[in-house]
Formats: sequence, C-alpha cells, structure tokens
Amino acid sequence: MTALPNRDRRAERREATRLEILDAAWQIARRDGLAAVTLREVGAIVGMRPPSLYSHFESKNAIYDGMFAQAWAGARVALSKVEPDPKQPRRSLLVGAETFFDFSVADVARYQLMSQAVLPNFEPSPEAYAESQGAYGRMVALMHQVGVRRSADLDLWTALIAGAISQQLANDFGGTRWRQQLPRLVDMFADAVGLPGPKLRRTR
Amino acid sequence: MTALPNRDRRAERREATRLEILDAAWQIARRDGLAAVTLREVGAIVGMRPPSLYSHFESKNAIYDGMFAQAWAGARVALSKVEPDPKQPRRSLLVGAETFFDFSVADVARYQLMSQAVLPNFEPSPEAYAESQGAYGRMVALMHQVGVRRSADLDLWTALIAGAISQQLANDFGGTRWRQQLPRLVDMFADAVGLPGPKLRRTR
DNA sequence: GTCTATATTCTGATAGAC
DNA sequence: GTCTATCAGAATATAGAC
Repeated sequence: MTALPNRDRRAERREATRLEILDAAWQIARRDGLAAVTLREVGAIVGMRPPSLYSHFESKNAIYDGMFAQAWAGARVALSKVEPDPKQPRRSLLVGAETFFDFSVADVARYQLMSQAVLPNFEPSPEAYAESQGAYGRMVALMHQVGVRRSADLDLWTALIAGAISQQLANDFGGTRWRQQLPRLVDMFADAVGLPGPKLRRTR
Repeated sequence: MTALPNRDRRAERREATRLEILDAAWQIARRDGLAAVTLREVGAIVGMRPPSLYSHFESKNAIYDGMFAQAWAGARVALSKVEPDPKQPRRSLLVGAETFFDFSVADVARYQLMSQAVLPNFEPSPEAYAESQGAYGRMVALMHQVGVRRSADLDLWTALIAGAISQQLANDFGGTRWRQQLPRLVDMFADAVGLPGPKLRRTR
C-alpha cells in the first residue's frame, strides 16, 4: 500500500505560475493602463513566449478575469478588517469609507477594472462576478451592524463613496482634496438616514 | 475694384468635413468604446482613405481632442439652459443635478472621455481643457446664484453628482436606480451647507 | 485634398514538434 | 508545459503622384 502525498506539488507550482502571470499583467496595467496589457509583454516579464501563456489562461480576457477576481477579493479582505462599533456608528462609517477609498485610489487601473467599463470586450465570468458580490456583501454587513438596512440608503452610501473616489482620481490625482471630505460626507449621510451620535465635524 | 466675398466657402466646407470626421468617431465610440476608434473605420464612414484624414487632423489624438472639446462644450450648453431661482435653491440644485446627470448617462463613451482617464496616451490640449473649465465655470456660477460659494462645498457637490452618475453607469445601466436618489442627494447637500427652503422629499 | 503605396510594428491566437 | 513557426489581420503614420 502506497500512501498518497498530502500535497500536490504540481498543482501548487501551477497555481504559482498563474499568480506570476497575473502579477505581470498588473505591473503593465499600473504603468500604462489596462488596455496596454499584451501577451507579448506579460510573457517577457514572466520569461515565457506569448503562446505559452495559453497553457495557463485560455485567452487574454481570462487574464483580465483573473485580475477582476483578485481586485474584488482584495477589496473584500480590506473591508473585512473594518470592525464596526454599533455604539459609534459615525466613526465606524468613516473607517469603512476611508478603507475603501484608500484601497481604490491606491491603484487606478484596479479601480477602473473593478468599477468602470473601460474594457469594451471584457465581461467578468460568474465566478469573478461572485467575488465582487462577496465584497459588496461585506459592505452591506458592515452597514447593517451600524443600523443602515434600507436598500435605498445603501445605494445612497455607495454613491457618496464612488463620487469621492471618482473626483479624487479625475481632478486631484495623488492629493487629498476629496479624501478629506469623507467626514463631512459621513455626517451628511448619517443625518439623512437618521443615525445617532455626535457629528464628526462641526457644522460649517 | 473687386469686392471680397463676405463668406469663405472654402473654410466653411473644411469645417464641415472636420465635423463629419468627429461625428464618425463618435458613432464608433458609442458603439464599441472609445479605444475602438480607428482611422480605418472613421475613413470608411466619411468616405475617405485613412491617410486623407491627416489633411484635417494631425493625429488620431487630435481627433480625441476635438471630441473632448465638443463633449465639454455640450455640457456647458446644457448647463447654460438651467435658470436658477434664488428663491427656490433646492429646486434649482435639483434641476442642475438632473441636467448634468442626464447629459452624462446619455453617452457613456462621452462621459468617459470627459471625466475618466480611459485613454492612457491622451491628454487634452490647452484649448480643449479650456472648454472643460468653461463648463465648470457655468456650474460654479449656478451654485453662486443659489448661495453656495465655498470651494469645499462645491467639491462636495461635484462628488455627489459624480457618484450618482458613476453608480448608475456601473450598476444599473439604462435604469433609474440612482437617478431617483437625486432629490435626496440635493436635500442632504442643502442641509449640510445650510441652504434654506422646504425639503424636496419627506424625511424617510 | 485625396489618392496609392508602403513602412513598421504590433495584435491575439493556433498547429504541431519536443 | 514550453517552444518555434506562422496566421491573418490591424494599427498609425509618411512619401509622393495627381
């Protein structure tokens, strides 16, 4: 009787290569934009000829798909680190907002892949889309714990955060002009949905 | 003595061709995305061989530049039609918000060119950038007339509108899920900056 | 101002040897 | 699983005739 090994070294190696390829694609995307990712350059970075990449991804869009899933998985992890305190709903909202804001502006290409349709031919697979839903679910859970439950209120919240991020990236890239408005946005939102607690900032 | 003609028919014809080319580029951008615009296809639409386009635009980016200027000129015109009533500041803000929101979601490609960096190699010329500043100036003038003057308040306002547009395009394309939140956004904003007037919507 | 011809380079993807 | 060879095509841009 031969004991089966409890680790599949071949599968591990394969997965490591997949991650290397995705990492190379991220490098290019961060440097020259999402659309600049080419199999040629990905291959050059990982030390492969372009056709060899097809042993690991069935198409270029499959690479984008893997990146999409990674991006939202990262957002979910970041949001999971936020520990809301129901006794301090406004503080908790601010921490959640800052967490997602900082995660987003840290990598424009990643944010564009996650939330903007900059790649006309790309649509996430069901598996990748599920990752985005997982991250959204984390955010919803966080909001529930501080007392925000109505879906219209959640929509309002996502719009506030998306707007701050969008403006920061478009009109003050690398700065803090909109990031520093987050406490005010949280107060506005908290007042609008009836959350208790002291204001984070003085009124005017 | 020979009277000079008071119309330069040649210049008019030239300008008309320029507009035809830009129009063709818009058609492609709307159908397949901004990055899908190629000289080949633009030429096919206007009935020219690709090299002939260089008689009217010095490069492909010059075409994007013309589109950028047109887009912001259109936004300025749309905003100019808004007539704010200082006695009804909230109503006025709502009309302004709806105007820019509708203009934006009516053409995703146009919005991406105006406000998102989806073309890595494109940067607007000073002339085109001035168009965007003109539209922003119209918005600022509108806000001034209803009593919003602090620059931090203007930043807050642009973030709210950008957020609603961004979410509408990303998560409910073609729908009204975020558009119908505009009255609430206006109330939130008006309360935060101390504008008088009755709420547009009941509180909850 | 438009054309033909061409330069140069790049693209994603497939076939088949090793 | 990686390679070479290749496909089939597209890209922007320039030169020079008409």
